[in-house]
Amino acid sequence: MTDDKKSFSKTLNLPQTSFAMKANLTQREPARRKNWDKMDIYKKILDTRADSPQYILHDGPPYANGDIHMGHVINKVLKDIVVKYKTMAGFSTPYVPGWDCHGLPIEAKVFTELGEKAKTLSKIEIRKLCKQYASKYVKLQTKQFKNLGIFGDFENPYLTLKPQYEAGICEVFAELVGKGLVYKQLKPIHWSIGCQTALADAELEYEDITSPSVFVNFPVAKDSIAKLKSLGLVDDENSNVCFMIWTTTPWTLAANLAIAANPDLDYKSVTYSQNGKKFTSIIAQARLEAVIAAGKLENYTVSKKTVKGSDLIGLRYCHPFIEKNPTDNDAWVIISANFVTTEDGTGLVHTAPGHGLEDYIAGQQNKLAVYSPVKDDGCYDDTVPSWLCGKNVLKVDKEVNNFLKDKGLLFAKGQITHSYPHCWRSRMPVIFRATEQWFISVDRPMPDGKNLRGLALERIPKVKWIPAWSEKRITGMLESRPDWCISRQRCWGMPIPVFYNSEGKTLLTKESVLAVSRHIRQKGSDSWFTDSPKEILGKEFKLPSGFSFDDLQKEENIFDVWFESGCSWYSVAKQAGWPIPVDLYLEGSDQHRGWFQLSLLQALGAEGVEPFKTVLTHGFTVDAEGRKQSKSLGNYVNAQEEIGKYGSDILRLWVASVNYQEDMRCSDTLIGRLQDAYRKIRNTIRYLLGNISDFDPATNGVAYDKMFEIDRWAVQQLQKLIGEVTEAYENFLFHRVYGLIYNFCVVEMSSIYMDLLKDRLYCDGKDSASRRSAQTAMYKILDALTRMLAPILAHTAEEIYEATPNKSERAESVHLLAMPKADKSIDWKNQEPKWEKLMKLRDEVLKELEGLRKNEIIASNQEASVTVSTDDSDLISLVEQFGIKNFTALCIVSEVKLDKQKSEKTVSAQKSTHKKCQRCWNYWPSVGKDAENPELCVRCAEVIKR
RNA sequence: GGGCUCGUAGCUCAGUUGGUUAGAGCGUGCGCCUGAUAAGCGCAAGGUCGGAAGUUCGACUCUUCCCGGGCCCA
Repeated sequence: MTDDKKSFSKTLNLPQTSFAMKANLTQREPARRKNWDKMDIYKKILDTRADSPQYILHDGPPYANGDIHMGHVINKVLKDIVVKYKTMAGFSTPYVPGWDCHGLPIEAKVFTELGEKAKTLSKIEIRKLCKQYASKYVKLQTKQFKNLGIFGDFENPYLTLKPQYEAGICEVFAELVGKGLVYKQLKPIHWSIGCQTALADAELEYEDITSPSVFVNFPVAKDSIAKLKSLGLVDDENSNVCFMIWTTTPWTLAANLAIAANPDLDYKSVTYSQNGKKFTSIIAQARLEAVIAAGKLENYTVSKKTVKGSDLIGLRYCHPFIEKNPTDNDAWVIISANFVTTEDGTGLVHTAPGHGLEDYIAGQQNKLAVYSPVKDDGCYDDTVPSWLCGKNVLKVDKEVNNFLKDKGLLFAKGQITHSYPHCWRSRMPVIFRATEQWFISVDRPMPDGKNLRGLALERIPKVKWIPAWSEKRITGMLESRPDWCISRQRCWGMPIPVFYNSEGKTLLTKESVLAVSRHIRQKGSDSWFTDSPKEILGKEFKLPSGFSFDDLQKEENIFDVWFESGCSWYSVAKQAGWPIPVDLYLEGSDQHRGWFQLSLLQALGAEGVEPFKTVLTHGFTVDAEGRKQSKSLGNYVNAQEEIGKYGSDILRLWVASVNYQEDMRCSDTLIGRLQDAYRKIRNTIRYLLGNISDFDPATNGVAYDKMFEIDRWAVQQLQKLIGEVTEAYENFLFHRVYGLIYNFCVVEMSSIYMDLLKDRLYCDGKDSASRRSAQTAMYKILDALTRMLAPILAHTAEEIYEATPNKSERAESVHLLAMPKADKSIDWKNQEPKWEKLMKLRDEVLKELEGLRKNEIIASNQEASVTVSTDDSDLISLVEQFGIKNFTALCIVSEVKLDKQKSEKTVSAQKSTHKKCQRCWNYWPSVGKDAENPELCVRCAEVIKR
């Protein structure tokens, strides 16, 4: 018997393919990439698309530091899917990757590596080391990105440290200068004591810290006590009359210049005894309860009289520990400010214009000085009382509190835990400190009368934001953003091209900046540090009156790195000749504050046009429980390890499978699960490949209307799939693409079509019409699947394409092909209801068979004989039109009988009474009818006779 | 604390303008096949749609509040 089996199995057309079942991605992918490199796939693709319309995805530059992580993987793979899809959709899609090379993280790293030695090196020497450091990581990340199967111009990436890029920065800056948007001002900014520099918003990280929470009494000046008395808030002159403030930063009290009250709030006084002294403190009525609780007061009286904050404006007080006003302007007065609320504190706000943004604004309105007695290193200068002089402000809170306590002015003290900005590099809490900084104004009118903020808000709706809420987000951010502080007190970056003369006059005009730009374009930004102003500006440059080359000092500040990357639309896109706006920016949602917003501001300021047509944002990876990933929590997924373990296509498939618009849960297990999906897709393809090995669509193909009904169904399903996949790709819904293709492989192909096809493919004649019909459908499906998968499974699709015999379209790479288009002449929609009914009936049959199997009446479906009983004439005619034989094949059973008499619909099954054909294993009535081959069915007998 | 946002089976996703017992695939369990074989097929069990209240004849879908995430900010 065994021998017979073997001999018949040789007469079958079993699948044959070189396409291995086992993927072996980690071994196979590198070879494939090498091949791509060898044929210079990126250039080849662009060459073949030379005459096509362009689609520009402009890359946002990652920071040239460290190994790539899952965030990079998501971002770059998404971009690559877009680029590969758009290429196959018929566009010319240049992709120039870039890197952000300047900035504090690299400089800080270099300083750490140098240790003490750093102090002995010149700026130019430090910059050289920084450049080496950045270049090293550009190289490393290039390799890691390419390992993901990403195509792009990795030979000529854009780097923010390249002279032509730097020149672009200058040119954009020149435009902004020309429009009057650039100014220098003493202003409180986030200052990192650890790094001794100003920080951009994007360089801050918020962490929870515990701060002191103190209520301090500021003694009211004598004249003002009389005023308070007349207002009815004070009746005992022997009481210590005070304005009570609340603060979480006692160190800023040394810079106090005013107390702010809200003119519309109600204020009262509370009289009490503390440490044997009698006090009358003025506070907001709404805060009475909280303050009394904070001071644990038991005996106290609250004034009957209530006054408005506006009644307090102009009253004076004495600073609790400074005798003499340290500024040239007025100070120590109650000022009016609307931002004062009753959410916390006392309703009277300690105001230090040199150490807070709101304080600064209030100070400007009230002509207070910008007093900031803190040096770069975070220590007080010598304008403060001697007991504070030279001390680090982050360490004196306790001392200040004790001092106040000794003077009896510390009403209450507690602790508060709140999130507070920290320097992203030094991890130290930042302070607000007034320094001279350069700003881009978002509110000053440009020559056309509009301001940047207004213009941006006007243009935002012109951009397509995906997802839609992204527009709301950036709008909200722009509405509330302050002027942009663009200067940094470091050396690794593009110098701000400004000169000063010895009188302190500033040389900054559009022309002067453009002159510098010309020099930088030739010699790079290092030349700012090595060359003289005359060399930099050029001998020919006409200095404005009052300036001479001999008396020019170069600005020492450099640009915020965000200013540099925000110029990429100009330094990269425009200089490459791409039209602005480009088609797409695609980054994480944090870039609403970063790159998206700052690119928008610069492009609008310099060019008057937004830099992008569409902005697509993705979320962040979180761990399996949905929590933030961090190295310290140990829930961090190492991208390099994952790639090494599973291969790039698994990572790519994972990226495609998740909805990137939300947080993406990510863990080794979660990524590992994609292997199962990958295998299913791979095996589906492998089956298709194996069964078309002897098929050439050009000579063996069957016309659609001549195909078998079931094959037409498969082709119809394919048209539906192509339509839906195309729509999903067009809308950047890659997880839909994945889901559609995967489900198609699992359900339509593996479970239904490929299973029922086995009989025809294996057992019918090699060149029979039935087999060729099936192969025609399979070939179409294989071809379309390969193309639709190519943007996602970049490597595997190539492998499939390579293994495809008798290709209808020969190309050097699958990535040079076009996306499949749905055949509009095939109307799958009208056919769908019919098929749904048939498939439902099939389900009922299968369920019935399961019962037989449980009772061990049958093992395989082929042993079963099915009877469908119904008087439903629609169903009867549906099955009869489809053909009982076809329906039998659809269920892979021995036979199906229709019993049209019964009124109640039932499906019954029993073991077939027929004999089993030893070749095709079907229990068919014709088994034994052929005299020469009594163990075979007639079909098989005829096939083996040929 | 504020802005934006998310929360449907163990996992990844569907759920049209609110309308009958909330779907799919995977995974799991149980079985079958051994001519896709470190494959293939079938059946089954899994969800009070984050929670509570409200609007409505009717809410996974609308409103409010709460809980828990994420990004950005103060």
